[in-house]
Amino acid sequence: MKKKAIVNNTPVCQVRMQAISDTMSLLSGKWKFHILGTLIEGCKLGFMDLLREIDGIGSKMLSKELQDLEMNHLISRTVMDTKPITVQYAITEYGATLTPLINEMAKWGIEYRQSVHGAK
Amino acid sequence: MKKKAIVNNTPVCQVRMQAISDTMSLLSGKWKFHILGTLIEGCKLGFMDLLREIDGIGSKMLSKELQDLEMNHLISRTVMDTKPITVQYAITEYGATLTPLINEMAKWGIEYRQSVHGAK
DNA sequence: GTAGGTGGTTTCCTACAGGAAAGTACTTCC
DNA sequence: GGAAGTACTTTCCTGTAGGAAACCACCTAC
Repeated sequence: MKKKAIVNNTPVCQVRMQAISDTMSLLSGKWKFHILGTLIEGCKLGFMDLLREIDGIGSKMLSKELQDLEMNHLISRTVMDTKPITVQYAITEYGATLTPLINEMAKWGIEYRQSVHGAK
Repeated sequence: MKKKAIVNNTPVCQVRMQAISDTMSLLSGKWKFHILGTLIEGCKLGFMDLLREIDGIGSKMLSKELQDLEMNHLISRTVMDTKPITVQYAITEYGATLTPLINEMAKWGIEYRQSVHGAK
């Protein structure tokens, strides 16, 4: 009947784990980081711009992912009153708070590449 | 025939995007961050410990994810010569370099929760 | 011998992610 | 009138992620 002490059910841990799950579920899927990264670099872009920028994505995926991101207030969608109607997607102030996370991720990925190619 | 300038095909961008894809593919799936987070907190843990710590995971998933992480040198697997044979999983030095990334992610998730509950 | 603990693997199943291609609607250019 | 561009949506299909449950092997305590 002796049960090992559970190390991980302290409140601080539960909150951290929950927070990571939240973040991951908002950014789940193959394309969200690409879209956000592109919008952070490019500022304002149209649907077709994104379709061309992001290598390999299809219109269905792009449409769905943009809706997801807009729903979570990470990007904004603005219909422009131009001759052939255009839509501009841009990162929101809130979405921009992801920049350090994206930078960390890019930095780690670059270092990983180097260590695999160099040390292995 | 006029084509809009592509903003995203500068070498630095391509490398960043590739790096993000690399990182995401190593950490893909529902459980990798949970496992890494738990091992960073708990130091050395056995299979059954992890099964109990990580709420909801099944033995198949845990086994598979541990193999993935070990293959990428993010965790170590040590068979202990104890009475009933036990295995210890621990984070490697290399896996520990993910700590800032995991911290960023947890931090962002916590802030997201607060902003949704508070401001909305 | 049998119940219970360790550390898994294997089988089977389902749901969702994601891709290709076509369709919709509206506009402008020629 | 028709091609071409913008911005999507819809349909159809496939592959894989991931869960439940059973099974294997080995050891110890009773």
